[in-house]
Amino acid sequence: MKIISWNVNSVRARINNILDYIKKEKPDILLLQEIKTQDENFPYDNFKTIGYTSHVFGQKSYNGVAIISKVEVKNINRDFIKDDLKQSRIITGEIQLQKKKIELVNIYVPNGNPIDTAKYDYKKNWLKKFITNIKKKLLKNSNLLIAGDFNIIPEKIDVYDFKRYEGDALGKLEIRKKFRELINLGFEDVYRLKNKDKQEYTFWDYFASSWQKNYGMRIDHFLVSNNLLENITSININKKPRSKIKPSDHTPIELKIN
DNA sequence: ATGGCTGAGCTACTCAGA
Repeated sequence: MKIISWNVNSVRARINNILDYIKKEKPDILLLQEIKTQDENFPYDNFKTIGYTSHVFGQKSYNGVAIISKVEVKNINRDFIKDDLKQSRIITGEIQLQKKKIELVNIYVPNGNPIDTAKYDYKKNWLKKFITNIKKKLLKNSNLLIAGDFNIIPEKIDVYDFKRYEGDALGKLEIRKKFRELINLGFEDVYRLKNKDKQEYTFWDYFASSWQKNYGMRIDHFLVSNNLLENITSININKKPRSKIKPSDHTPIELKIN
């Protein structure tokens, strides 16, 4: 089974790029973040035409996540954490993989910049609540797959110039510790597990020729619970979509699980 | 490099992103 996570930075502005990508990569499940639209304007029909069902948790203008799937996804939940600002940032659902019932958790973590504002506190509190609820969920189901845009640079190797980001909401130690805390509940950062010393990114800014200069960062992740590790066959960051016309500033990360 | 570039909502300009 192929599961892909992609922050598309507007599903409507990106629809042709996304459809081309699906036709080429044929994911079973596509987890989208930053769809930037409310449910009623989501392009359900475009996905339906090529055989996919859309489960959407939208929001006008900002945020928004969705699960696009060829396989059955049960028990869709849009209330995984209590979000004080009522932002649409998590959608979860269950899939069946042989004997295992897997809980998929698709997230778009708040950015948190600038750090001396309420936005940073919102990110910290959001992550705190998220970790608490993941801990609870693990007690009920040991097969958890968390994917999405974490807005966290886990380690120095995960950004082109760490010094520029160690005071930033994406690279601050306090935030990176939250990522470690999550891992320590019993997860693996699959990309880093399979690529010990490789320096690859999932995001490049639109400005200052960041893409051309490879000034990027790895902030989109797949975390799998230890119980699912034996099922993972590969993980790949696919840079091609970032080089297209009208690209998202993020590129997809592709996981194979059997 | 606290800038510059893109999208949404709206239809001039702000907000948000990372």
